[in-house]
Amino acid sequence: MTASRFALADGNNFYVSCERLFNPRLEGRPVVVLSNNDGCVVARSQEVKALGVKMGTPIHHIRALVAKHQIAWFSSNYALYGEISRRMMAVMGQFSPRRETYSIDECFLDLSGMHRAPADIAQELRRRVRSWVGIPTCVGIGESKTLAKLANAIAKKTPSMEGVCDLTALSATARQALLEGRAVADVWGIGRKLGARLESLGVQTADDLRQFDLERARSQFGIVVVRTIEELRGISCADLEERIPAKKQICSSRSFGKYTNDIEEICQAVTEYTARAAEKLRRQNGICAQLQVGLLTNPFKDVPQHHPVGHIRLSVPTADTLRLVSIAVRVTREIWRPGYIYKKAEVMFTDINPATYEQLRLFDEEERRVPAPPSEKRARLMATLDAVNTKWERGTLRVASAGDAQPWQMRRERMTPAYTSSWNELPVART
DNA sequence: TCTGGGGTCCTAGGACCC
DNA sequence: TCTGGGGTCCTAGGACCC
Repeated sequence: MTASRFALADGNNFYVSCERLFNPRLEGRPVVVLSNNDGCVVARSQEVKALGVKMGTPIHHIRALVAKHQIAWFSSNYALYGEISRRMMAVMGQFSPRRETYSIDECFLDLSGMHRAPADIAQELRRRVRSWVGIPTCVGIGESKTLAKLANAIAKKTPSMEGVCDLTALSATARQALLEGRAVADVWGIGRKLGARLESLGVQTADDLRQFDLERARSQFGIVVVRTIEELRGISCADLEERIPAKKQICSSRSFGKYTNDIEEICQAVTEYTARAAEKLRRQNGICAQLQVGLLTNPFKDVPQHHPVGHIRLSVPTADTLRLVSIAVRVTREIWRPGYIYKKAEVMFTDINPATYEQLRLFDEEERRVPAPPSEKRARLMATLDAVNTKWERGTLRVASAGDAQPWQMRRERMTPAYTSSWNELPVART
């Protein structure tokens, strides 16, 4: 058996790099991409990081900086980032028979037992993604996923490494020196709270954590931290997850572009969010048995707060948009109260099972009372709805109660075109 | 004026059972 | 009068991730 070699490959400043791909004038300029509703900074170019802007900063906190340094800002364009991500993953997957897509811009690769040195493979991966897709990347390599993540962060911070850090190729001392250079909170799985608690015990760096006593970690922090320590020691505790597991809960929630108390507007928004969640549910061929709706006021404001949540168990699990919408709207009317300004609604489906589950139960004596599943006709309607919205654009076919004016729609003041996923928005060379 | 969205896993505690 | 202990299941809440 050969030692395990995990690589973590990811796009640098991914959303910003996607925007630059279609607008090369942004190269070398400070650029940020904002969250939904143009709220927080979710991607920063190198120039912006150098200005000290932190991830998640509300854009209205840094208006002056934006003006002073002429920071270019964009609304997030997920259709574009999703498509570029698919291309990037396809190319990265060419370098190993085993790949796990970890997030929109990251994947783990299994480089165990390869003929060539992992660092050479990684460099070729970087060249190919850069040239075929146009996105700059970095790669970290280690005996565990946690070490691969850490190596990737080191590669990003150390220009002399040219985008690749292979911890497995280093001597024990060189490796230790690198781990000593990383704060404990930078370790995958150690967040703000755990980081602070560890630091109060004198555990400052990734290497301190690596040397932390396992028994003590078990009793004071629990199994998660124990596994992280093992992984830092090069013992892999988490293998690749090559196939995407079915979701156990599906949520669609969004802040309104314009805060509102109008129950009709709120019901429109809930209708739309429910339809979105139902699409996701059908995509994994699931049905849900519980639905939850929540409304939220703005916690940042000194106004009367209200956060009602209502849930309903469905007597017959379903993925039918029309049924789910009517239930969700009913719940919304029940939990809504006058006198509060709501900023956000969320719709959540839980108790999700494969659609076949429902049919199987029909053969179970105990469950005889379960009514027949929705008609074949209704299922075909849903399939048609999904097909139309896939072929043309999301929202081509909608539930009428989602309304027309939709003043609650999120703000996206500066969204670039769907260059790669809409025929009408393909970039065309001028002649 | 303006503060994202969508997930997972673990743990503790209560209910319940034998 | 004395009033165990272990197992399972569920839920809420916390912590983490990108």
